[in-house]
Amino acid sequence: MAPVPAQATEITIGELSERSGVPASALRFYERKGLIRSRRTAGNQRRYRREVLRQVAFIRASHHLGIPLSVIGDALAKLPEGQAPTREFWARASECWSAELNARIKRLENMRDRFTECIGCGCLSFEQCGLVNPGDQLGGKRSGPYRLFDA
Amino acid sequence: MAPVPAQATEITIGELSERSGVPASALRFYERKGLIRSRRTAGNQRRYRREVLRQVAFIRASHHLGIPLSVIGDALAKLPEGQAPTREFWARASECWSAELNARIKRLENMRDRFTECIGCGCLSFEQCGLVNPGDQLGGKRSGPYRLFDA
DNA sequence: AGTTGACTTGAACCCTTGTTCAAGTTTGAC
DNA sequence: GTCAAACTTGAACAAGGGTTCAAGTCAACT
Repeated sequence: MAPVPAQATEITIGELSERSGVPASALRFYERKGLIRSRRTAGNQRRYRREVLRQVAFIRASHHLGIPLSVIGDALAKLPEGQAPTREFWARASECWSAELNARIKRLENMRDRFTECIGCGCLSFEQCGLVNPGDQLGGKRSGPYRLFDA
Repeated sequence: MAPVPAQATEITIGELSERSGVPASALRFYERKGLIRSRRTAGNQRRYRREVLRQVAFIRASHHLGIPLSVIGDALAKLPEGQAPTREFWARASECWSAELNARIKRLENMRDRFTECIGCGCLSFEQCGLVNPGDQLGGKRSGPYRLFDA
């Protein structure tokens, strides 16, 4: 039979994968990116503390919200060494994430409204239309804006 | 001096790039992807019709909304050969894009609400928390869910 | 005709979030 | 001690949306 440590306090990557539903490849990837950590056995295999299960849950939940792994990593880095996220931690992170979500929703609503306006005016000017050129990336040296439609 | 066709009805890639604020590399990329088209000179250089300026505006505006280039391409493919987008075209596309935006906004709002709930309950179960496991990807063979927090 | 800036190409590279593969090693139950 | 399952690694690939580079060609002005 295969090695299945019965009551160990540490878990293998296979067990973590099975319990979390996250493929082992993704777990290794998270580890490479510094999101989770493991101890190594004498034979160089990973052993995870049980807290990591909660960390992975946090990673997945945050990721499903569209938070980039790098940002999730920054948040997790603030945890004390190898600790599971406490309720306080979760609450603090949740504020950031909620703010993020709200900002994203607002941005989309803005764009939708601007878009609707643009349909009305039919401009799509490279210089003046915030939709075409949101960051004002154009220097603004050219003659005049022009219209999208001949009509 | 460099070649700058004074009053030509066709424009070079450099001119298109300058007028649109879109790097030439991106314009070539769009062309490879079939979003825009060009005639070639005897010397194999691109020459664009002026309509393409409006098409590029349309591409950028749509892209800033988060519409993938492939979808924008599908929309543009419905234009009659080398035509600039008409008001009708714009109106039709706008319906699609608006629907897209509204769907995205709703999805974000749903997630935000679920997230807020989750903060309240502190569960983050791999099996039951829609936030951790939105697609119900886990088979559901394991014992019980557990809590994220020790508290 | 010469100069020089603008143009051409394909290939390689960037980021993100992973998956898949091959080849070899460890672990643990029997 | 044996055996198979589980583990290890690095590299290559994916998609999306491009950028940058090298090496060479073209176009326009003088």
